[in-house]
Amino acid sequence: MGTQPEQAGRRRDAAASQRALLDAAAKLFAERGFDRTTVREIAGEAGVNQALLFRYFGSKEALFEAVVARNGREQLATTPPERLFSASLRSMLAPEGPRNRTLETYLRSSGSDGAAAAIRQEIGEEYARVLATLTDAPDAGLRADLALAWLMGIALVREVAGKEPLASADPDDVCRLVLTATKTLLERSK
Amino acid sequence: MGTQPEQAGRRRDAAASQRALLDAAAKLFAERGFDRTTVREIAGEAGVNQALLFRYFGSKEALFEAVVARNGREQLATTPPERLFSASLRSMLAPEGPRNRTLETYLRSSGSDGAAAAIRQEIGEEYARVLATLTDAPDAGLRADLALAWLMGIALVREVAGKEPLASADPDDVCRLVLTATKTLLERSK
DNA sequence: TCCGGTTGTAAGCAGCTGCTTACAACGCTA
DNA sequence: TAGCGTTGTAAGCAGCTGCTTACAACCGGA
Repeated sequence: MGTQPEQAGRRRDAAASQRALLDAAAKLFAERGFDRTTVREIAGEAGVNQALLFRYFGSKEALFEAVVARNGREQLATTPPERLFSASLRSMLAPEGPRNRTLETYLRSSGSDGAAAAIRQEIGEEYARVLATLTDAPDAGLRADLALAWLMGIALVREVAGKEPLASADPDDVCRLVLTATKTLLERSK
Repeated sequence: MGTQPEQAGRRRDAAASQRALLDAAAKLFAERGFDRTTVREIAGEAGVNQALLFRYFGSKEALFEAVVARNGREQLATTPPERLFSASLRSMLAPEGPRNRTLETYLRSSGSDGAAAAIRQEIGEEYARVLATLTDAPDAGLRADLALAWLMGIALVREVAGKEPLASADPDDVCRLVLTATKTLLERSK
């Protein structure tokens, strides 16, 4: 160790602590779900005292909301509707890189209630609303829900259950099969 | 109260206590998932002292295994393969009656690990193995996984998330849409 | 009637949970 | 440099968790 104060540059940096907590929480919630992640684990992963978690976010549930709010709407906001389904599918299947783990978080926390459940529902609504614009069938809402359900189911079987052969299947193969099958579901009568 | 010993017929009935525990656990695990269900709740719902839960089943996790083992393979064993997909779908969509809540239990407990995860995986394998017999495509296993994923996704969106319009959609409509779409997925080249 | 194993019960244990509090270290401003 | 709000920290609280233990009630067979 040098003579410098141990962490060059930033000590006493509230914004950095909040970011570290959000990042750590996002990772752990995606891996373990809401219930099985403890505030002590989050603070430990963030390298931050756990009391700060409550100072900055108020409660574990509020932190969960903040995480989902930050990451959840990202893809939704940056992807044009006609590509949302395949983009979500591909992002979910991507073997590496900063894939969006919102669905995983959603799934692993599906037992939780309270505010966490509310925000989960809200994001689901937004996804479905966008997907529903892809077809002009009279039951567009139902069709969108079914498409969303398939996305979530694939995420569940692949990421949470880790079931083979789906878990290590080629993303291209999965996309081809799914997109072919959903042609009858999400299409315009042109 | 009469002069009778409070519960006419059966006191000191180990088999009945075990059955009551299994029934109560099946209900609560399906409603709340493994983590959010406590042994005290199970014993309370069963009208049984919680120490008996450990005497008869050893641990909360072993009880979970017993529940899934009892209910999980029921439908699998009694349904011919070519009807398994639509039967599971319909059983899941059935608005009332003794529908099979295995998928719900599975979903709400998807954060759990250990032995619970192992038995979950095992049942998933069995479902997929049966579904894979429905097509002669070379990637039958992958196709079966995708079909299973859709089943689970629909259960998730409908039962756990309670998302409309899917949650209260007509089972016939759902079946029609899903079975049409999966035609390309599970078919024989005849 | 007495015995011995089975069934049911109350109480409690250690460990973990989310959350709070009291306080020290810091660094900006006057 | 003195004051003061912000940031970081250690310790602890009450409540709940899965699980155990010690013991009373019961009942069939001797």
